[in-house]
Amino acid sequence: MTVELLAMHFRLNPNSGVPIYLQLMEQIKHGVETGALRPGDQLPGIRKLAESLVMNPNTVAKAFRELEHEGYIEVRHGAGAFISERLNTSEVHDRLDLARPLMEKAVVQARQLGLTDEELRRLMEAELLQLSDS
Amino acid sequence: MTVELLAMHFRLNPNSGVPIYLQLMEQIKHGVETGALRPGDQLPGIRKLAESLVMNPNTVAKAFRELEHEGYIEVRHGAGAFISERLNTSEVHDRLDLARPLMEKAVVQARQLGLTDEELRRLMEAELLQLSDS
Amino acid sequence: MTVELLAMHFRLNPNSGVPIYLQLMEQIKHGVETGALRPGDQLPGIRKLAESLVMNPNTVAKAFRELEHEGYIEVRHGAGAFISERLNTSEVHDRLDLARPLMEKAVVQARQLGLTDEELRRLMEAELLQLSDS
Amino acid sequence: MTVELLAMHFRLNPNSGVPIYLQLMEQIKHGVETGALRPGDQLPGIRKLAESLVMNPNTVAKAFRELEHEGYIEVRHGAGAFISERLNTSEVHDRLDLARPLMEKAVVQARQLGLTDEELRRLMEAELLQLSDS
DNA sequence: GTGGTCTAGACCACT
DNA sequence: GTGGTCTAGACCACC
Repeated sequence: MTVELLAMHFRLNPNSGVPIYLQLMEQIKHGVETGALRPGDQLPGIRKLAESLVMNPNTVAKAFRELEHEGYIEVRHGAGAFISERLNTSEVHDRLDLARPLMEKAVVQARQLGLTDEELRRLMEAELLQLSDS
Repeated sequence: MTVELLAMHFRLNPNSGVPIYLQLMEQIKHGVETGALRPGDQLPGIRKLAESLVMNPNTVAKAFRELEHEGYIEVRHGAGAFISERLNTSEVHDRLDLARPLMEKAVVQARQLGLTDEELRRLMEAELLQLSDS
Repeated sequence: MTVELLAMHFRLNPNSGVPIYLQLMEQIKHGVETGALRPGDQLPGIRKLAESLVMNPNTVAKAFRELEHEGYIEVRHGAGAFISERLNTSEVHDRLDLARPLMEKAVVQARQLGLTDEELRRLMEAELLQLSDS
Repeated sequence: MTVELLAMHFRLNPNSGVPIYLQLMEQIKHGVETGALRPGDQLPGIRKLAESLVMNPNTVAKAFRELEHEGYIEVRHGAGAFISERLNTSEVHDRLDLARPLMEKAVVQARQLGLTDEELRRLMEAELLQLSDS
């Protein structure tokens, strides 16, 4: 896939309270998990990405650095940033493909019932906590 | 219900990245939404709660302050904090009771498939984004 | 031990080619390894340390962030940075106490022979490589 | 000696944090210091070396350029690169031959004790700093 | 061309 | 008063 297209799909909200660099990280991670970004793919350059997202290059750089720490990407000085080849993505894809339909159903229904995003997040967190206990 | 029992159910994780005062707020909100906390119920005192949760009283105070701003609780000088009587909780309960089963099913399945909490959160956020678009 | 004294012992050389934040990290790590810094000890605040070392707070912050990633310290937002309690330092101390005398002897002799620091570093790296091979 | 054999002994690690061109430089310098490379010896061509080490020719060129600046090699247009005839290597060899045994002992012992390479480097740097002070 | 470091300073969030 | 985020921009290092 073209990296240029990817950049256009980012949805960053500077006023959400969630740090921008974290939003960037999460969307890149999700791209990896869904297969939109595949191991070996080169990410856009820091400055280019920063420009297209209207943000400071340092902020993009911070996201890249953290993603590298977490093993999602490999940054080669002077060469660019690449989706890590070590990632076992097929496994993740399978899990996600199986999990998505039910989650989609749950979210759609909740929205139809009028739950706010916040209420939905709290509901999910509560479910996660319960499972952690047992 | 007894407030003492409630306090024992709080699950705060200082290392989750989520601010502690926010975790407290969310769990109190969720308690209201599920009916575990009902309008008129008295919350534990700030110092008591802080002590039992091993956290700074200022942090509890901040959570209470925010909850009051958002209308979830009423703080009466010298008397303590109470779940707001004005809340129309029955409506929320109904919505949540209907939404919970599907969400529970989705979360349980996802966990069985081996998705991490992080992956699940990103999956839901992605679904929320898609609904916002359309 | 007083944190103030520690700060005075830092020896940073901005012109060494080694990034300042790395030098800071290494000296803090070495402090942990020698026992000069013990688990639970609070590090000086970012701004204070930056001031006493005549550098930018962001640079200190970067060192702290990386040290946290590597598990040497725990940074609690609003509270400060602390040597990680999880570190098994006694084991490291023992190893180091046993290794130091020989290394000291080797370095002293090498310097008396007139080896430059660079030559010494290359010598050690060559020895490390040889051991990795076998 | 054959230059071909030398090339096979290079051990470059792109993930060590140390720039590749520097690793190359250091290993050539160390080769000179140990006598593996003697004044007048011809180094492999830039393209050949780059190919055999799977790296960018520019990177090899940079290493050669720096080595020339520092007087370790002489680059003769169209003829290739040669270990500088001006180097007074015998002196260095003697120093190194005397210093190596102790360093070897120190490194071997440290590794047996379980010290990581990082810990060993920090230990030596700390010793160097102490000697500089006194 | 790429990414990395460092500075300077504003503003925010947490305890 | 603590650390965190973000911006702006200079300068360097690497490939």
